[in-house]
Amino acid sequence: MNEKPTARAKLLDAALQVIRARGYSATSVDDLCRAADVTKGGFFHHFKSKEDLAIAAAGHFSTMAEGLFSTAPYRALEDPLDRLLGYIDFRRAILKGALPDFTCLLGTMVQETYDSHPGICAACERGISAHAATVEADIAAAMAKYGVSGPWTAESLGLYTQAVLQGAFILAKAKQGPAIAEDCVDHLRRYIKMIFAARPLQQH
Amino acid sequence: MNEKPTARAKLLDAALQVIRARGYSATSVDDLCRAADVTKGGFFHHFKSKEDLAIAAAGHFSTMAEGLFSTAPYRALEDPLDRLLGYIDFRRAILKGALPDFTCLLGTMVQETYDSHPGICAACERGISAHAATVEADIAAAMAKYGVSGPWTAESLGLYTQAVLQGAFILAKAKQGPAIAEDCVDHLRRYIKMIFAARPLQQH
DNA sequence: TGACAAATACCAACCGGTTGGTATGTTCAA
DNA sequence: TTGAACATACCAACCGGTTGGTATTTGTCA
Repeated sequence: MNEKPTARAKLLDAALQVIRARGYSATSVDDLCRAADVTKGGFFHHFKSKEDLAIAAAGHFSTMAEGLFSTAPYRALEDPLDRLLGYIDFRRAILKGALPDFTCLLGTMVQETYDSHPGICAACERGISAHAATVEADIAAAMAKYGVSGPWTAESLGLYTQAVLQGAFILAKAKQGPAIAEDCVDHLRRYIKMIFAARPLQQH
Repeated sequence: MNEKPTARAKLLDAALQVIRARGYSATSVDDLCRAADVTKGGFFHHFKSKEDLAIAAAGHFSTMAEGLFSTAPYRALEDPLDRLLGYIDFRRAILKGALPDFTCLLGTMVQETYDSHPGICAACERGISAHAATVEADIAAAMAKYGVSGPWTAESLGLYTQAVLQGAFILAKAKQGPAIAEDCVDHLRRYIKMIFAARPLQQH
């Protein structure tokens, strides 16, 4: 393992912060180099282009997120519905600090790149879907355990949780604070509780 | 009234399309001029800066949206809950065509500008909140009519509908199609139906 | 109504600074 | 001695914005 951070790691860490604050297009390679205290030569030694850095940053963000959620306390709960609600509560609890600290790099980048940078868009899609899949697993287990079903799938509900969070981030940015995002997560939690409180074959 | 479109109107219309596709930062003034078939001199005659154009475009987008929703058929329904569900159905129905045609300019721009362009951010916030307020009015009326209340407000539910839509757009961009957005709107509709089914005084 | 000045709308060429990217070293551990 | 990890200097294209100008519309008053 490396003791002191390499230029590559410093650039990836800086990218998470700077791109989440300013966006992909508005972040120049020089901005990144300045934030990471790396020269331009160092940048293009590790990444063949700015787009390449963005794709690597998306992967880095997903890896960090996986580490954060896989070791969170709620993961140890036995009941899958408890884990699902624990996930929601955890997402709400980490809405702290400045906006670039808790918003999602993937949702930020995909808005700017979906029509012009297929590689970045695909990397964002992979990260979002992979994370949604971990939520989907608990949803599917909870549906099986409590005999809940409806005209929706575990997959679509897992993705819905991510949509609510991404939308909550947008509103938090517009309103310059996390308060509205907390309200959104509360609505999401209420929906999930209602869905799993309903008996099978009740809804349409 | 003007027969042929003025340069200002052509630039605002072009801005809606181009910025929704490429984002604010990645859209150059030359891009806008090319798309609107206007010269750069014309651009800076009508707008004192690129930021000024973005603020005007946010207002233009809001005006267009207000026109679209205020004349939609569901607006004529008498029951406020029918109007609320009609709104949701309408939002689902207009998820057609290419992504830049149905996604939200305000949500796109606020992500890129919340930390660097206060004027654009504020314009986006105004547009989103103004639209949410029209939804909130029907929510409040439906709550009163059906005696529904809870640990949430009509305002927070109105904003939640917008968060779900904004998040649905992000997922649609990541997955390059509107299908997932339709699923998200379905979940939102189910939530609202469940909330208002909790205590029905009268129903049809 | 018509003459005419002022205001508005629009344009091509241009400007200094910044952009993503490259060419050519230098450092240092194996 | 080699090659990966950096650094310095540089570039052509592009960026937002300005310039000095012309065409068109509009307001005013004899």
